[in-house]
Amino acid sequence: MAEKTRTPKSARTRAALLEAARELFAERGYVKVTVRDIAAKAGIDPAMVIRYFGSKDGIFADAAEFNLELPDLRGVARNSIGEALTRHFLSIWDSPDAGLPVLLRSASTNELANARMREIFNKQIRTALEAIAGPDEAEQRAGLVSSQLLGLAVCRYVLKLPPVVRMSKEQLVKTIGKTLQQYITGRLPR
Amino acid sequence: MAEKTRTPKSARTRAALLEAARELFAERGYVKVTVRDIAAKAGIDPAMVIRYFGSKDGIFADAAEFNLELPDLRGVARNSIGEALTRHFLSIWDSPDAGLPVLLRSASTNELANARMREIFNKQIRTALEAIAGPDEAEQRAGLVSSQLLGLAVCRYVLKLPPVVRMSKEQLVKTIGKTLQQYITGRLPR
DNA sequence: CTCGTTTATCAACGTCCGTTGACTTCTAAT
DNA sequence: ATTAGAAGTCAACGGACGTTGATAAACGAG
Repeated sequence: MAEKTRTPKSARTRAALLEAARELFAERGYVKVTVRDIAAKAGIDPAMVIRYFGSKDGIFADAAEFNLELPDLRGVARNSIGEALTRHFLSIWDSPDAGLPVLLRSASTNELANARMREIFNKQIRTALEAIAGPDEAEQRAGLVSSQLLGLAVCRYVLKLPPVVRMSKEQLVKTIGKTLQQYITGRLPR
Repeated sequence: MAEKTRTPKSARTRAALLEAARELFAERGYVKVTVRDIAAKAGIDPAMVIRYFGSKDGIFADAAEFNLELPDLRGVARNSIGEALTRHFLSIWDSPDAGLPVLLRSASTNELANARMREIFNKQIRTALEAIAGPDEAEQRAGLVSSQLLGLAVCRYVLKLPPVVRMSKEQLVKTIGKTLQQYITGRLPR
């Protein structure tokens, strides 16, 4: 026990609040979670949420922050990019404190969540695809890829459609991956 | 001017409230619309909402009611089922008083919306697919179809991703239709 | 121990919302 | 014209929520 806790007490309660917030936001979405809920789950006074994060929007912004570490697609064999992307997102969505699940639940009611979601699925994926497709085509391909990835997320994590929940990760990687592959390297309609 | 208005006055205000409710719920979602908003938009007293629909949940239930008239897929050439389905849903989503847009916006925060959505995309689509696929396979295929259709809807109507919004209906029918076709008649992974 | 600073507690304010009930106005049949 | 019932108006209640400020407790440096 060389060192116990060098962190100031405040940092620990701040972290506890943030963790509670992430879990609640991820499972109920922005509007159905109250500041009092977060504080109660963390065993802390609701006023602390305001003290440390300024407002409910403030703690949501922090809870929804994260780095979408998109793999560098140039390091992946051209014909397995679709599967790689699918596997990557399924992994992210299964980790409950990743921020992306938080956004997913709140994108339809919270402006910030909506904006960040659009940023990810319009800019980040597009940038990643530009490494292997023409810049003009990249955006449209990114849109198609987004539609399938987001639909998978909605069905599996929000709506919890039985057949989509039941399918294994590898089944999904194969099936959805094949679709993404088509969207990324296949022909586009005029 | 043979007949002016045979409908009782009550039916007209009821209809006005319902129309206002549908528009508001479709564009903001359940939680961001208040009973007072609906009444104001219809130029009617908020108390009338309770009088005619019982509660906010009551008017939402009515606003979100609709018949998903799935086309009989047996009447469609086997290799153009995917395109037919895509075209059908795009048409439904573009009509603002269809109920389905209402559900789409509220599925993440309202229990009833969530349940109806699951009903449509798990039961109705599955039933339609059973006409052309084995009953055991039909459910899984319906899940995959749902994931792509819902993702398209989220990107185009909720998130409004530029490339997905920009694509024409026929472009989408071709591209997304091809994916659905694969999910309906293609091979499934083990 | 003392004292200034950080951290936490508590009660309350102001607002917004769904819902209610008392009351007025309108309508139509006798 | 009278009157019963339907339709609409209005103010208010009760509760939940985000947020605040005053106050107390815990802590660390001197």
